[in-house]
Amino acid sequence: MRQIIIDLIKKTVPKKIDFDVLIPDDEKYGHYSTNVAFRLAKEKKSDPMATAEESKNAFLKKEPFIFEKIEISKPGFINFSFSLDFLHKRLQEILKAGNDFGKKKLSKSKIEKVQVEFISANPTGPLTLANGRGGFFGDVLSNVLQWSGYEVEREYYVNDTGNQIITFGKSILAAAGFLKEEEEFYKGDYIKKWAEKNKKIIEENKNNPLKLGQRAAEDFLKLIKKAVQDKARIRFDRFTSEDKDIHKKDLIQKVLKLFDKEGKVYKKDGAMWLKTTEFGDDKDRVLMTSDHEPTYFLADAGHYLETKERGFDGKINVLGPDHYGYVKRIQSAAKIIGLEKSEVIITQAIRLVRDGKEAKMSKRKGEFVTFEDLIDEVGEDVARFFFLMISVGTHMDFDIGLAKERSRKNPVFYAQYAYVRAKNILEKLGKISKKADLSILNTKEDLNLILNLSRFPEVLEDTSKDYQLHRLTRYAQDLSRVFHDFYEKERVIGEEEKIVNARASLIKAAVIVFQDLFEVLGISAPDKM
RNA sequence: GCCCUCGUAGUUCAAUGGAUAGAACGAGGGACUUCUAAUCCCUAGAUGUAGGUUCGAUUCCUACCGAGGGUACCA
Repeated sequence: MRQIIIDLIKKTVPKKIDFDVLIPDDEKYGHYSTNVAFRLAKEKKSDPMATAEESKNAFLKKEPFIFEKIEISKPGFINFSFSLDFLHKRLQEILKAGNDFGKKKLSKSKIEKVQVEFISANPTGPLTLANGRGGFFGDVLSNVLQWSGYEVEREYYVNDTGNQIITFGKSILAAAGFLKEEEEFYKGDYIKKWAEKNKKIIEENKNNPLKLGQRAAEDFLKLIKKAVQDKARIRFDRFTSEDKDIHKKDLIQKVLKLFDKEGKVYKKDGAMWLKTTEFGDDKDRVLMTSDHEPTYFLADAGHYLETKERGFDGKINVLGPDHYGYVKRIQSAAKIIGLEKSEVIITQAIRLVRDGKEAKMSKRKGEFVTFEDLIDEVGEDVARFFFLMISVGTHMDFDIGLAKERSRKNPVFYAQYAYVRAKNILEKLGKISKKADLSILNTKEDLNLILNLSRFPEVLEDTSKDYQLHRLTRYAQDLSRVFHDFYEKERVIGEEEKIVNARASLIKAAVIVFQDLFEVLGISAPDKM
């Protein structure tokens, strides 16, 4: 829809002119609006209003039929309003496409393989709220990319070896009384509980904290999988093991060799370094310590090489805020490896607030509300919507009491209720005539609903480009508002037959879009509430 | 110290450099004999501070103030 206007403008202005087409705040400014006249006027050093007038005439000459009107408003905007006929055709398209509406189909040669890595929390305890934020984000981003024609793999990278796991093993030994507690050890009830249940395993491995840590990590990974897949309905295609898939498949040596061949490696103070400063990092980074141990960074580079070798064109890595300092170096590695389109998304921190006061969260100290707790408290749909409503770049204050209180009056129910209302009408009507005359849909509410339903593919497309997933939840709220408004003002059942038929088609289209939207967001589409 | 992110109604959040800064919750007032009132309608209420860039700034630049994070041969 918007694309039609963009194409029209592109046909009439010089190529280098940059412009925007957006939806105006006020309906008096039409369905879409462009600022192209400002840009043209600057180029030609003329008056924006006069330029707008010229452009308007050029547009009308090229496309005399699809617009009801094109208007100029100060200080130089050009506002487009579609014709009734055009809107009715759009409605027809939704009905024709059915639940494929919004799905982009690309020819085989154009399909790109993208891996989305997210959560990837160490299996050393339950998931935090921040993990949940990244989890929902990665899940829905993957959906959006799939709808936009990408081939997507959803990956959870499991750090199941190295210092972190050794510390974890030691923490368990400390909890069982074999070692003295230390500052960096993991604490918390979940460690103690595991230690109590697994006394025999601890006894057997008391001199091998790595093995013990790995053994416990297996158990915690199972719990994580359960929480993520069953409770949160976050889907993964692959759980990649750092130990089995990277270390034991010699990817460490392989990536080291590749870095060396590219001339990016040097030795200093007995350690091996990668020249990440060539890619804008503050300092070069260690790949292999002077004790000949590979760093976590080197293992990660090996992981990126694995992804590249498995045929991916791109990778999107969703990380928590404690990884800020990590972005430059991993992007450096991606560049050397040749993994094009490598992107790192940092989700901002969540501050847990309780009764208006900040509550510190720490996994190591065992003081936190887990992701699972939250889902148990407010439900999966609410938790999901709640996180997705907010840009990942924003620091988020999370008050669990408030979340619980508001879960009964939550925007997700607002959207689901709109869907229920639509379904209910269709159910009451029974069979729907396919030969409805859509041209009689001409009230403000009819047209506004058609307009907003038609926007769905644009919302998806924009989101697949800039990853601003909260656009989807905003759209869900906007669309629901428009539907509720329609429902309040226009009736279906009891009207004369041709109105019933036309409105039933419109509602059918609404049901389609709501179903599509809920599927992308991963929330349920209830028949009754 | 240096680097990054963030600062918007009472609260939680929106606004690819655009028009009168939008919602939701909370507050106040109204609307059900109707396809589900988990809804709709009305009212009050905000860009941290000081400059700069331009037709136009919440958005870009500089300084300051405040919050969080990073700054290891840890992960």
